[in-house]
Amino acid sequence: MASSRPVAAGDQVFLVDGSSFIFRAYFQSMNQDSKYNTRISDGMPTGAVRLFVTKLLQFIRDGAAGLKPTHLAIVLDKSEGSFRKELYEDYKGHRPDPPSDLIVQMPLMREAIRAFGLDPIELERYEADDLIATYTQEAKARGANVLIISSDKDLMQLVGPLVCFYDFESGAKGKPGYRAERNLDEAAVTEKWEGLPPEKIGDLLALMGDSSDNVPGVPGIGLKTAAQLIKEFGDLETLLARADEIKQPKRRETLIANADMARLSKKLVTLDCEAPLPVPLDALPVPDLDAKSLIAFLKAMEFNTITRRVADLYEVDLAAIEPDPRLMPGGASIRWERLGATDTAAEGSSPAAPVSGEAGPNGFVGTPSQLAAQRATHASSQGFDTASYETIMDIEVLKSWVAQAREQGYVALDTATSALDPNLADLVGIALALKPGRAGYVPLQHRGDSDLFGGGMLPGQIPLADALAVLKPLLEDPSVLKIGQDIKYDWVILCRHGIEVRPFDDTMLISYVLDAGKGPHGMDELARRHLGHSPMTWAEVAGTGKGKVSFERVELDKATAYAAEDADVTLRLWQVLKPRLPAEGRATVYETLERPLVDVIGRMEMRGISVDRQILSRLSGDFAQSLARLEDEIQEIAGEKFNLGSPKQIGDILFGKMGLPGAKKTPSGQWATPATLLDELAQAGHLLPEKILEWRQLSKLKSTYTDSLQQHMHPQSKRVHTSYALASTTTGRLSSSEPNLQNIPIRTEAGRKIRRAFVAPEGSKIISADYSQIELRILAHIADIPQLQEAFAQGIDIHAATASAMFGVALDQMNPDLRRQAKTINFGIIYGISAFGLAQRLSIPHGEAATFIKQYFERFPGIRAYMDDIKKMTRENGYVTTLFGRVCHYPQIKSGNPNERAGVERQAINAPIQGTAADIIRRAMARMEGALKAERLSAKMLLQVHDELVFEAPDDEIAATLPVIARVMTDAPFPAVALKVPLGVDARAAQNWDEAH
DNA sequence: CCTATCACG
DNA sequence: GACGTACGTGATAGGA
Repeated sequence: MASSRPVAAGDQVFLVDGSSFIFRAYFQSMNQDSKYNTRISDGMPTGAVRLFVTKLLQFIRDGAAGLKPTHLAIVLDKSEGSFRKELYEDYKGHRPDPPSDLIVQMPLMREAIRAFGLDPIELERYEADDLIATYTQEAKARGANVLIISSDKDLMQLVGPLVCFYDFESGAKGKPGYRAERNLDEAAVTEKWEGLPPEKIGDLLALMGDSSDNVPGVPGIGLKTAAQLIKEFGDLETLLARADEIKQPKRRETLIANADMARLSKKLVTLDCEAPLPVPLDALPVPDLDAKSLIAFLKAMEFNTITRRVADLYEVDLAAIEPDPRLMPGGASIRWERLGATDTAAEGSSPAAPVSGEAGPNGFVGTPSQLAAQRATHASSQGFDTASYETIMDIEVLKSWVAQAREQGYVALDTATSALDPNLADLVGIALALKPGRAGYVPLQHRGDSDLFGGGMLPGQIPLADALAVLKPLLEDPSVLKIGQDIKYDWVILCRHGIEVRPFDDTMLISYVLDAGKGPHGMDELARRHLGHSPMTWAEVAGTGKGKVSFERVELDKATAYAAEDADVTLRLWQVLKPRLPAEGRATVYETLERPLVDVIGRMEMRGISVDRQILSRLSGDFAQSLARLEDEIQEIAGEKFNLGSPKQIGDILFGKMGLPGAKKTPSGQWATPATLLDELAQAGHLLPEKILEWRQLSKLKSTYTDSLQQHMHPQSKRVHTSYALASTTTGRLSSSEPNLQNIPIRTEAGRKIRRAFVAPEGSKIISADYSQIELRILAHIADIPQLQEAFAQGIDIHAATASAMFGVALDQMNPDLRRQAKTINFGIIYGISAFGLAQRLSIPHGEAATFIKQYFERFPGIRAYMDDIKKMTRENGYVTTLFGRVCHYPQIKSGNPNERAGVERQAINAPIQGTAADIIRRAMARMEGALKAERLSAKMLLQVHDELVFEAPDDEIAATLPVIARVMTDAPFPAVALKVPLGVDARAAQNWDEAH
């Protein structure tokens, strides 16, 4: 930088602590959508650079804290050999290396600074703090104002009449731990440090230490004590000299014993104001921004939005500026290669478990020619061009598409339907894609929009039956792979037309296996992530609000553009994703835990479960009566009418009007009225909360279950058909919706009445089979806890056994309360326990809960080791795996927010346990049909509730069926995994679900 | 559309 | 020393 302008009184010098600035940018980037964090064309991490540049541009143009800089320095730390390290070996010694994806961005940060016409300022042996201190002194001496921009509290020492401190934004808006930017003057700094002025901060830090830099300080002395001592004695030296005057004996002794440590700490935290400056202060004027060099940089980084903004701001022609060639993908100044694929197969080369009794059509993986075709077409994939999509109205043309699909051995497909529920929807058309960009749509049941003709079928479409007759051989051809996105939907639709699609691949499930935890697996999201393309949205096709039409009314060209594109996108996604399965060692997970479930669950959804409408409507009536009665009573007690469904109004009455204790606000500032709190109030003898609780319970049961379930009964089958999502959880569990049949009440008597409405038809029974304590068994295996393994092996009550080990009470002397506490602790461990949470749940003091946890860890040391291993693995790899090799990614582990990180750690601790249980029941489901068929049993699987399977079976087969089901479930882990604990399964049959459970 | 609450494992 | 506090879901109602 050539320019120079002397700093004088009234000037404004900005001194930016570049390292902390960059770290903040990095951690903030980890909180944002990951699609902003890598350069599209080569995957290089650039998220931190993007935020850094954005913020720097803002500083230069708009200033900060209402001030605009005349001079600006971005000061960095040289990586090695600070003089402090020579003083104290452990200085910053415990700091982990910066994350690797930040390290690769550091050279780009320096490039970014230069692109703004600035020079990064750094000096061997000195830290950024010392250079900032020295610049500050010099600027003060000239009478200029200084703004120090940093998050490092050491630098607050420099604040004074001319010098302010500016701590920029941290965390993400709306998330816990968010801090807005703030500007600290001398008064604010004094307030922050317990009333002591900035020049005393060094003494304070010398006493209290600084954990972030590993400055030792004096043990047992924190901010409060340090401040009190300095106030009393004036400064550190005086304090140490007169330490024998301190009244508290313990404190006196530690201070005397650690006086040298305090003096050393003082040296470490004291800033060197006489560092040799690599660039003189006068050489730091804010340069005139050279938009061309900045844009060349931004273009190379592919920051399109910022690039356009800069071009607008500085009125330059974007097209005239080339991206900086040194920084472009593969450029001379870039050290970045895509990370190589690693094989992390859990089951290794051992043969996968046979998945269904027979080899099955879905043993298909892809012939060599298919895979070759896949690679070849991928290399030549072209852009999305709606114009080249074909509307297929001629059966001969359809036949030629079918022939080509058979020829190449694979085809992507997407069915277009009239509704979202595959059990209700009509087939409206089918889209096929053969190659990227080559896709067609076969309209089958589109209707005209003219009401005059009753919206009859549009002319010219291939008759449904004719088209299906041509398609069926293709869709059932074992040598042609059918590729779909969420293909269970298409499978069910086509199954209802007598076509059993096989074999198939599902891009959604492939994505789920590879990237669970990285984001949703819907087509739009995957297209954006992997193809950089946003497909046409449903709203664009069907419209919104009043003008919304169902797909059968969409014009054919629009329908073609939409449906053919979906098939095209699906094919391209398959080309990107499928090769990653073997490359990343996840093929076995996909083949044993995902693909086999598609048709198994498809059949469960089609079967539905029989529900007795009479029982439900009678219950609805009963609940309505009780609710009305309660409403009256509550109004009587409260003395006014109000909406019982509104927590806000309940809070106003209980805490505002009646002044009951325990009032708390939710994060959004409303009254919090959770059941636990109302229950406490009820226990204390208050009638109103008790009545409200009762009202809430019944109201929930009525609206969510007895009313809603009736709405969900299928008009023809008269049964309830849920929909299972195979790829919606991070851990591998299924989820159920519309209606959710995985949360049917069971814990209360009123709730259980609802379960009784789930019945078996005349002549058959409901069978419920559930794993007993499966997650605790998995914990006992994974964390390798001999006592728990032993207890399971002997069939001892596991919570009692835990209580016995922890509290030293013999099993035959066990009291129910100790057992209950042990049970809570057992679950707490699975979920990543905290003393606070345990204390709250057991209503015991915090300290007591902490002791329990400590005891648990001492009795079962494997738990500690397991938790530490998981945390380490998550930090190092960003993911954890189940026993069967399913991956759960936790990118948020790198969050800058310690609370959020702790939350992610708890998730990561739970995931292998919950996920392994999910894998096991998936394996059981995949094998169940084959096993029943082999025994000539006609039981049908209807529902899955995480650790439970529900069946319907003829009365005369029950006795033979129960042991088969139990055996398949018990043996599900074999042969892939040999658990060190037996799995227990309880299976029972009855006329309804409540009695079977 | 978001928040609070509550049903399940 | 503060901060927030057990994991995974989906449905409903109120309120902006």
